[in-house]
Amino acid sequence: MVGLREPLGADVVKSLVSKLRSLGLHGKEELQAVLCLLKTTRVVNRGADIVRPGDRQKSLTVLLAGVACRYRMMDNGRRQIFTFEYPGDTCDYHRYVLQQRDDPVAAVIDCFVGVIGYGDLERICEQYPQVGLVFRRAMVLEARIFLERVINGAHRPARERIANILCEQLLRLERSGMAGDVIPLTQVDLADTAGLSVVHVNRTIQELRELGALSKRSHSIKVENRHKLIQVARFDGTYLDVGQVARG
Amino acid sequence: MVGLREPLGADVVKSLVSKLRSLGLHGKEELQAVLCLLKTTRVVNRGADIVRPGDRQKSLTVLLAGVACRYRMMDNGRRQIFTFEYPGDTCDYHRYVLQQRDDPVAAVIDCFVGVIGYGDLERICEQYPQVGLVFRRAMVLEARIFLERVINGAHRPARERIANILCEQLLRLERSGMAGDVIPLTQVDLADTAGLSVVHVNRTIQELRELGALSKRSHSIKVENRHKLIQVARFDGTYLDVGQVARG
DNA sequence: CGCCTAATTGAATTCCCTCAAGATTCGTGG
DNA sequence: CCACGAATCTTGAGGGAATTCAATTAGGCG
Repeated sequence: MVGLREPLGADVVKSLVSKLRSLGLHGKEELQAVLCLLKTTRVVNRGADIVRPGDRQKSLTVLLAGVACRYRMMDNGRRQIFTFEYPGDTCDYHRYVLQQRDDPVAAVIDCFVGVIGYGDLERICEQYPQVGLVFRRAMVLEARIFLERVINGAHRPARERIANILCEQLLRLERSGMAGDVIPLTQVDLADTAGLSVVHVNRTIQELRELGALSKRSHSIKVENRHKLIQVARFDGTYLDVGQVARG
Repeated sequence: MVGLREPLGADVVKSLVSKLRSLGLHGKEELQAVLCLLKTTRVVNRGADIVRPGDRQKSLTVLLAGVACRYRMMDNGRRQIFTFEYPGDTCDYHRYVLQQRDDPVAAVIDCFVGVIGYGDLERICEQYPQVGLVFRRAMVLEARIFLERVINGAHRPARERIANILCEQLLRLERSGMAGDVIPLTQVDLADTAGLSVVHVNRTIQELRELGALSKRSHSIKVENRHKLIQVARFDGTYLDVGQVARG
């Protein structure tokens, strides 16, 4: 992980800026204001929790580098992953809105996170209403991803389901500025997201490799033929688009 | 449907007031202000769409009586229901936030809806920040329901799954002021929510009847033993709670 | 070089689906 | 008030997709 040493370096906040821009925050003044509030930054190692479900919290957590996942441990010991988070995404806006216990977020690979105090956030939203709007938009986009997960679980066969998840992650990786065709998830992560057994995920991955969608090189999920993957998934990524951001 | 004739009668807005209160809007002035903005009200018959996914919209739709569902038609002809809506719930806040095509909402039973113009809404949120906060809280609560649906689809067997959905609806029915132990959904509705075939839903319902959770009386889903149903579902309804509403 | 995690393979089983037909209830109009 | 049609619900049988259990192989890191 290069560049994680210097907190608030230009390369680190770049993802956040790009995310805010895509959500319709264009004013340099507003952008600068948000960045200035980004306080204590820290590294979270793969596997560790970035935010824990505890009740009291005084600041919003923002992912600046890496990949994280919002998940829940079921009482049968299984883990359900709801969504992945990429640089620029907030990890716990829900808890900010509804001061209450919420699901934990864990680092899927080594992560770098920043923090914005609730007080600062309130003040900036008051001063620049556009900022609050941007967070609301991000929340709607997240909700849409949840809906996609519902559809996935309900009526798509395993191959399409896995392919869909991979398509989404590929797109979001790219948009967050993490170029590359390797999706940094384990088959266990995928199984916990798709609600399938690891065994079946493995077989499905092999099918996708046979179809030429994924690289045959084992021990990593590498997209070989992006178009093929989208086709197998019957993927329509419009739910990830912000569209015309005029007002709200 | 009694009382649907007189628009904005006290009994009709009662559900909305109770919902707003539960979300932390206590000031009489704010409450009154919201109610005053409730404009054209209308009846939507069972089966008809309350909001269509079209792009342009100038007002927020609020359900005042009845039960509705947010759904999507899949290209294989199947319908996926994401969530049900009860009196006091807004139908299309997502579209207000992110000016973009969104999923339709249909009346599950005869409904009565009201409308608040976007302009009015903006003004009132500016004047009373607490009002905007309340809508954000409602959105977080809705997102939690989506997550519950993801979990349902992923790793719960049919009986638990159906029972869970029924528990949620029972609780929300009660909280919206619609007393009674009959859940006004067809088995088709349930199948479209749970992502199961109608046939299997039917068999599962019969299991729940055998277990004493549901009334044996056919052609309606009537809760016979609430405790038993919760037990079978292993239902934990805390995701529907607002909790301490102090700030946000 | 060895340990630990992740990936892979096989076999038996279970849950749920599809297809197909029949029964019940309800609304509607004669 | 009854008859009819349309939903909705119910029941049976056979098949397929994904699960569980169990064991093996491969890579990455110290």
